[in-house]
Amino acid sequence: MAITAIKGCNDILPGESSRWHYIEAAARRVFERYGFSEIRVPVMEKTELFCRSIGDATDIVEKEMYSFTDRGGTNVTLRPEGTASVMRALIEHKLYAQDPVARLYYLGPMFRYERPQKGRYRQFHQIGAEMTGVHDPLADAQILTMLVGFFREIGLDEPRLEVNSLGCPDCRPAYRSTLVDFLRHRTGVLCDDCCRRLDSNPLRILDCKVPGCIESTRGAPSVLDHLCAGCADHFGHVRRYLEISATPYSVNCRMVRGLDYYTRTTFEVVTSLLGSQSAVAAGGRYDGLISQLGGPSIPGIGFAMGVERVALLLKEQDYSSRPDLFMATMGACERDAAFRLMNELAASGVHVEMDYEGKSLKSQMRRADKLGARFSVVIGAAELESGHAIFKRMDDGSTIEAPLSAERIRLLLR
RNA sequence: GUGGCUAUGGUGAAGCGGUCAACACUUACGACUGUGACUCGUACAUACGAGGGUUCGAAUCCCUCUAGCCACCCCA
Repeated sequence: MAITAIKGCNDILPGESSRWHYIEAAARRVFERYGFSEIRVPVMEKTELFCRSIGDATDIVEKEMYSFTDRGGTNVTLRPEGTASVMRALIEHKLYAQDPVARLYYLGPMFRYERPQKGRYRQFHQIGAEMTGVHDPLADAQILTMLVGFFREIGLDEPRLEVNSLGCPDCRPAYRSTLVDFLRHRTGVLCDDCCRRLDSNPLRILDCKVPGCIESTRGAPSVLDHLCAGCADHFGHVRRYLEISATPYSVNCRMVRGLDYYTRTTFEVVTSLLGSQSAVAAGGRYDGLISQLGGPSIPGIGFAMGVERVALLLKEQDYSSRPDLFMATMGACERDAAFRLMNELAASGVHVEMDYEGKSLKSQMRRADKLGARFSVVIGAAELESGHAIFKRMDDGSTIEAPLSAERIRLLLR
């Protein structure tokens, strides 16, 4: 039996990689337009980084990390998300000292030991962005408009933006106990999971999909009614900025986050087209994270999107480039000439194809058609002799005669 | 970690105990020894996820394992 890939780790084959390029290029374009720069961080970090940032009691840290001890005895982990590494780098290189406002984006593989299913894999890919150093809700709004801008850029309007505020360490505990008090009276109708969550993560009950739980939480107190003055004001401004920028959104006061470091604004870009994985992108504000990791007390906000999930939403169209010209050759001498021409053209930015193995003219033309070449040209003894050839436009069959020089061909193809 | 479903060639798939494992696509070559798309012809699974078993005989029945998918959990 031949060796196969590890469960949940996928190959991105040529037919699909063009779609990935399309997504990645759009993200870079949009993010840089908003002043963000790429940061590249290792895929491996000391395990402690994730325990301290994501939270010891979260599912990710408790049971989903790929952790091991390396040969030097260091406890390392394949990153399950990107924010922790980026913040670690920010602190380590004191990026905040050069510019109090850091705007960074990253992309690459993440690893989580989960049972694979639609839109969820063990090695998956995220594109994320982080902005640190700004308390003002304008930062939140900027991150959100950029995220929405990205989805517009790639031509997707189905995903909807949902926002919420989770409060801060000052007001969240109070809300949490208010919620628990409310739910205590209804433990009979809550599902088993939710009864368990009552202690571990009561906010999560609001997001349960079991009909009984949805019913029993109908009149539950909303976080938004229990925000402290500061958080309420902040959230109000975020909403105002979204309205000013004409960014469509809805408030979902039941949205919760799986990572511990979020404060105040949280958001998700959701879709109903991905089976049970509704979140295409998600993020929020993390004002305490940087100091928690040993850095200065500066705020931050960011998001990550799942590339696989975005790719799933994109139509099955082909994003790969089509050849500009296919050169069919009749013999060995002609192949020599075509080969020289092909390299000259490629060097000047033209996508040219030719046959490599002396196939029949018919096969060569079939291949030109299959590759979707815009033009084809047949090069034989007569063409070499005269230095001119007939170029055929493949979509309508029309022809045009032109000299066989890289310079002239480039003009013709333009 | 739990549950359900499925496993036939490069792909999508017929086949439901008995001649050489349909058909379609893809690929290769050809139908005028210099021109594609349509059409036509020819070729392409010592093989039915792996290993056992039942049977005169199994891709077809039984068992085990493995893998994939989807869902739960959780999440991007």
